[in-house]
Amino acid sequence: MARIKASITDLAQQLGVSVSTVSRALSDHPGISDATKKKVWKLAKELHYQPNHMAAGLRKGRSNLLGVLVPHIDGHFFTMVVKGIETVASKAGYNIMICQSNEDVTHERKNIETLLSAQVEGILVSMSRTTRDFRHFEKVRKQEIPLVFFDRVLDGLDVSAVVLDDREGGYQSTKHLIKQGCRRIAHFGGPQHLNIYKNRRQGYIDALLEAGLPLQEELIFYCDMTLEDGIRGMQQMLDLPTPPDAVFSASDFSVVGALQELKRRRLRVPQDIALVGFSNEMFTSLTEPMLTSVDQRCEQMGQSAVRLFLEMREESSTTFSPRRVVLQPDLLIRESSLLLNGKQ
Amino acid sequence: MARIKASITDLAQQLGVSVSTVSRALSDHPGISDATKKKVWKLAKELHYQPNHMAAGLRKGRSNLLGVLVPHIDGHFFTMVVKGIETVASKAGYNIMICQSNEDVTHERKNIETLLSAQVEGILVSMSRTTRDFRHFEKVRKQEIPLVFFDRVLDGLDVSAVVLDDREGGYQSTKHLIKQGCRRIAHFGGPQHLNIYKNRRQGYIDALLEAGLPLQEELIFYCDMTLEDGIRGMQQMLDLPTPPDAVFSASDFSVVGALQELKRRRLRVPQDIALVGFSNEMFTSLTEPMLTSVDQRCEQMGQSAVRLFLEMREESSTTFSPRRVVLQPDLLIRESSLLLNGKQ
DNA sequence: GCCTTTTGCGCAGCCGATTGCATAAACCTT
DNA sequence: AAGGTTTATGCAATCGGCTGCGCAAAAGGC
Repeated sequence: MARIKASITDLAQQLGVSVSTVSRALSDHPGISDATKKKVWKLAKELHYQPNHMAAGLRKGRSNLLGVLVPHIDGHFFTMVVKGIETVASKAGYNIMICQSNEDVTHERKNIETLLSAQVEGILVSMSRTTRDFRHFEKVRKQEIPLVFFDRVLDGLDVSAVVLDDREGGYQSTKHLIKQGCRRIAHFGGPQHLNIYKNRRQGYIDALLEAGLPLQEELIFYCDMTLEDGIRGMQQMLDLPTPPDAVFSASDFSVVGALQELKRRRLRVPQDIALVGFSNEMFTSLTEPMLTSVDQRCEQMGQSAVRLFLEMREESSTTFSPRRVVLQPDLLIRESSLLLNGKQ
Repeated sequence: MARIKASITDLAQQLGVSVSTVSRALSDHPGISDATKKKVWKLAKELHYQPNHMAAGLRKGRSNLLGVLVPHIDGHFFTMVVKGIETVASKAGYNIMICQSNEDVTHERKNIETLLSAQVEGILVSMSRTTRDFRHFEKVRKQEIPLVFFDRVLDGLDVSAVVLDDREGGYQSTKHLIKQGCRRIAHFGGPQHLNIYKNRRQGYIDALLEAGLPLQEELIFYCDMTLEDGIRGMQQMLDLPTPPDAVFSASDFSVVGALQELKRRRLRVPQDIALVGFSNEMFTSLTEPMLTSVDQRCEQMGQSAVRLFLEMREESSTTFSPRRVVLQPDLLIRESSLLLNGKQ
């Protein structure tokens, strides 16, 4: 009643013992008698005592905070990753602090500052689309705070990261289309400075070459992977002298755009043009036809990222060498690419 | 080099001034000479000085932390709300800490504890589906920490909240169907102890009665609003002696289920059965036909929740009387319910 | 019954930043 | 030149909890 929040000092005063005794009693220290402990616990409950994490953290030099920095949290992918992160982190006793960069480096830099001053013990980050240098991350390293990238990583950077084998995803998707009999396969690709889009494209190329098919630049459309981009890309492809017979898009959003454009022109999917997307967004199994897509193991990615952080925390930062976890993609074949009646 | 992280004390020592001077210089206090300030700022930059929020927070009795507790963060709705929260909160200088209750009271209770000991300055919460009492929230109130509910609120509780006018959403949806000529309108409803589902159902009833249509219990299907539930609900309705000519579902997921079942039976939407969902999920404009749905103003809901928190923070908790913000829904009419060619 | 060991608890400093008050130097004022 | 201001800085307490060390009382040993 006297105070809104009871502190350890209040408990000590009311019980006529020292604060150290209360502190130790609360943490079940062996050097405190059971009788005293019970007294303390009882009063703590009565006063609704709430330990002050900031005070404890200050003293112990810990915060139990894990920073998460993502481009945005709408959409399926990052949401699920964050879910995975939250689950594992909270089991390990960590709270997570989430920031969105909104795909903007400036924002990203500010967010890093924020996380650092909040004394997070580690940072899990997926870079914004506009990030092209690493300077703001150097600061994190200098303070020896574990830094784990996931999904989007700057190329050639010696950092710990959890990524999908995007090349394999692109490879499998394209190979699958080839097996279905497609011979002129187009590709909708994203910004190539991002590892994910570069690798998906690489997988596409590898599969083509392996099958002895020509790599034609006119069949590759680069964009920002929105639904509208997909429409534009499809229009561009259909206006070619010889349109493609399939599209492998590095994103589900643009493949939906493609689908809409195809429907508008009364072309059939997959008979006229087969489609494969990437990310296994919720809606891929709701369109008509349902869209073949590559599952990115989002939740697992989040979980792995936290585990990697936990490992780094254990080892002294000097002995720790950056580690990379590569998750295998999962091609989910649905109607939009199924031309034969056999199973793939 | 000496220390990983430079503290205010390190700065003071290296400059040969006192810590208070450094502290004041850093916060641009008027009583410090420009020369000193510049020296301090310069060294701070060199040493990559990072203010310790925990220490400052401890001293000032503030944390700049805002707790957010949601049932889950997958799915469109909560994600967008969180996005709205993050945007406004970070503008007001707050960081957000997110917890998921996973639709489980026990988890929810633990999360509340966590948030409280992290010293959050306020809590924004949307209750889990299994929450039926209020005890764990009482503790938050006792500590005079602003508590704002959003979307899901326990009925009859005198708390601040931001909600959608769900009744109005249900009413408009149903009225729209009636205008389209539907006369036997079914309803898929969720757990009735949750305000949102109860109100959507009430709107449905109000619209029926207003139009002089009978309220028939056989046309109401209660479930957990999953896609599978929607399939089951639709089956049940179609097996009635006289099936309905429309369905108003309190969730987009179950309406998609209904759509799938209708397609399986080769029934036409909206000609045979018109459909209206709720939430304006991303996928509603990707199905075929596109689904009419009610937009919940998710992002605005998050923003309003933060604003309400900010107001509460200003007023002393004794003078503050719980306030309620009611957002108006937005019926988005798409193909699945458009029977006339006129505009609604 | 004296000495040693164990048990239980308190003292006091500390984590890093903030802030009211005191102090010293410099600057005016008349 | 003495007194009054202004300006710039330092001292020290404080927030709440943690912890090494010390001390006293109780328990055990012979």
